[in-house]
Amino acid sequence: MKPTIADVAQLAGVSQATVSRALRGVDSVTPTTRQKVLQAAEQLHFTLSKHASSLASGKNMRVMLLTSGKLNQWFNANVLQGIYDVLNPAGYDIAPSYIITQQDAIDFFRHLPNVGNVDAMIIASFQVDNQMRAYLQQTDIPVIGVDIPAQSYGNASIGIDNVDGMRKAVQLLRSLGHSTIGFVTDYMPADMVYSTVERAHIFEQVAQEYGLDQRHAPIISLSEYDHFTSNEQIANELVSRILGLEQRPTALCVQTDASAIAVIKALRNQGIRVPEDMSVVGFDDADIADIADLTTLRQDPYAMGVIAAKKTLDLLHGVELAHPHELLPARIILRSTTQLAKGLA
Amino acid sequence: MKPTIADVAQLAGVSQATVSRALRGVDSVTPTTRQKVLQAAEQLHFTLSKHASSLASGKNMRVMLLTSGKLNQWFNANVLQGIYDVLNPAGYDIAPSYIITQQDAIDFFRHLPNVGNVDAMIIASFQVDNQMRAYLQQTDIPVIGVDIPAQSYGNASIGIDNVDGMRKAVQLLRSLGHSTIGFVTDYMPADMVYSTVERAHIFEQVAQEYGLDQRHAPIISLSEYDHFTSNEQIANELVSRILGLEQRPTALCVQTDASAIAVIKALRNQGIRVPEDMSVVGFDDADIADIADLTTLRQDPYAMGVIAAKKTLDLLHGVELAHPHELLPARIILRSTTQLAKGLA
DNA sequence: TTGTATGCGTTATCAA
DNA sequence: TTGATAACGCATACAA
Repeated sequence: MKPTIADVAQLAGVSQATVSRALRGVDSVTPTTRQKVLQAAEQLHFTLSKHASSLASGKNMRVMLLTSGKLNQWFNANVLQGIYDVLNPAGYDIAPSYIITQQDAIDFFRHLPNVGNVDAMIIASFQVDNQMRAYLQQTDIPVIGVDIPAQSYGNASIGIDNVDGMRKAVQLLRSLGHSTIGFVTDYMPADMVYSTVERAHIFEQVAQEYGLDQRHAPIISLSEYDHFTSNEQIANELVSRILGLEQRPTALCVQTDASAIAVIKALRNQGIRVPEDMSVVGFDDADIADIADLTTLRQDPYAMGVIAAKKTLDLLHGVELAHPHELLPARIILRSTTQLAKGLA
Repeated sequence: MKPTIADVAQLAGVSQATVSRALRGVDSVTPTTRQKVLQAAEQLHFTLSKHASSLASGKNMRVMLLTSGKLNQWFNANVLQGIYDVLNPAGYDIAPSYIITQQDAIDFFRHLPNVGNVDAMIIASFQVDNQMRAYLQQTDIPVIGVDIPAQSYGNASIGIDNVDGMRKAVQLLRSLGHSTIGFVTDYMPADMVYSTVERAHIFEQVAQEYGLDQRHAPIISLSEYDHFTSNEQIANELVSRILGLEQRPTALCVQTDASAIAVIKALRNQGIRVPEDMSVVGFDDADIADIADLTTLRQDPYAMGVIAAKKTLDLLHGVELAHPHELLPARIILRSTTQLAKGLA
């Protein structure tokens, strides 16, 4: 049978309350009694029951991480790691959870599983719509956003400055002499909740700033009705659309590194050299970007996780956040998939 | 204030016990009363408190995942995802945790954090030594291993057949005409607990089987005393040792994909072409292997996570496992870093 | 500083 | 099938 606090109390010759105090290190306990208790606990291999503690104290000592997209994705796994590294030392458990479609989200929030069993909720990479916002606002625990487009949402948030990042990307390509720049979107079902879809809108806006009209800043995407079996097929289809444009771009911004790499491969298969004939920049700087030697906009999901967790801790401890909503600057990583536009070399 | 089961009972006009029964779906409850309860619960946005449930029932409904190495690593993140996908629908939470060094492990098991607060423990990629084994055996909850070399450990385990895999790798290279094959180890501090270190031993054994003496099957590794600041430096150092061998290998097995890719880069920097002058095979088939077009031995950590979780569930439900310890067959993925030995083309 | 006693929200035992 | 009621293991007023 697992020992309880009562067993320790008996062995140490003190009351249960004293054991509780000694073990948690709060409240004042005489060094000698503390020692007795600690010894007794050690001897019995005793550990406090989190469930009982939580029930008694009203604190769950758990925070939920809700990601859009699976936990094994580069971004999410790194956010998790960052959160873990600051929350675990503080005594908090992490309850990871994920959602993919809008329907998932609705089901999730309708049943509010766990909510009520966690002290805070960190949500990552969501495209928060009004319905979700409404649900989220119902809950009385702190909600911290990571990479949430509508940065104004929730009690706190951390993201990267996507607009600034996009400006850097477009500016780079412009200064390399590219006058027609395409934006290639990921293929994703209509009801996805990923926040990366925001990037296409931002591109449109930034392209305008840089004097590119719609014809010189085409957006290449797949209709949601199309169905493809492989990433390769998707990339091939995208490339065929790019090649079909009357005003063919000489540079491409691609929504994610993974897509960018697939597109580059498809491009090369058609004899379009990268970067000689076409410059390509990706987004994220995941591991694969380094391997593929891809110019990209760096995101640091681990750092975001760390910051989000720190904000969470502050919120939980009731400290006022000086800057609840923060944006990390974007950084462009120059590698070998971008080059001066043809004729300018 | 959060509603309790009592509030629901009052609203539904039944007793707390009935609410509890109706909500959990166990025990027999009249359809009509169940409806009343469900409606009342919905109306109040009521959710059972996991902590209270656990305390009363003695079941934690939580399983711990303990990985060696961070949670954002390809292997671990995929195991987590696999575990989540089967345990979450079954109503279990996952408590992820990780350990890097032997010291971490000792600290962890000494204080048994969480153990006693989880119903089972899944440990991944560990090099389980006697000390750890002793600690592990003390605990009375099921322990399920994922990719644990000493497959005989624990209540159940799932891994890949590393010996079979190594045979496939060596056989491939042998049949391509390579008569000197090196094994390149990862650089890792002496007190790491990763299970991949086992691979070097297996290579030695398999090389012998294929008639390669020590001179024709050199193991290239860095001493634990060396310190390097970057993976690039490590790869360069390894390559310099390879080139310094009297009997230079024409093929290499590298402990992990990441190392293999770094080594290939370092090799190419020295004018050694891959695969023309040197064939290279990696281990894992992580995302990066595909990008780098690396021949490698595939591991499927997601599948392992799924299987481990299913075994966990069985164990938790008290069902006897027909085959507690399973080994998945290894599969070699042929890509473009291997080729016929020179002169045989 | 320490001990006593109550309550946290649920499950489970026992009657009804 | 349903309703009381006693645990479950701990934290925390309150008293001493």
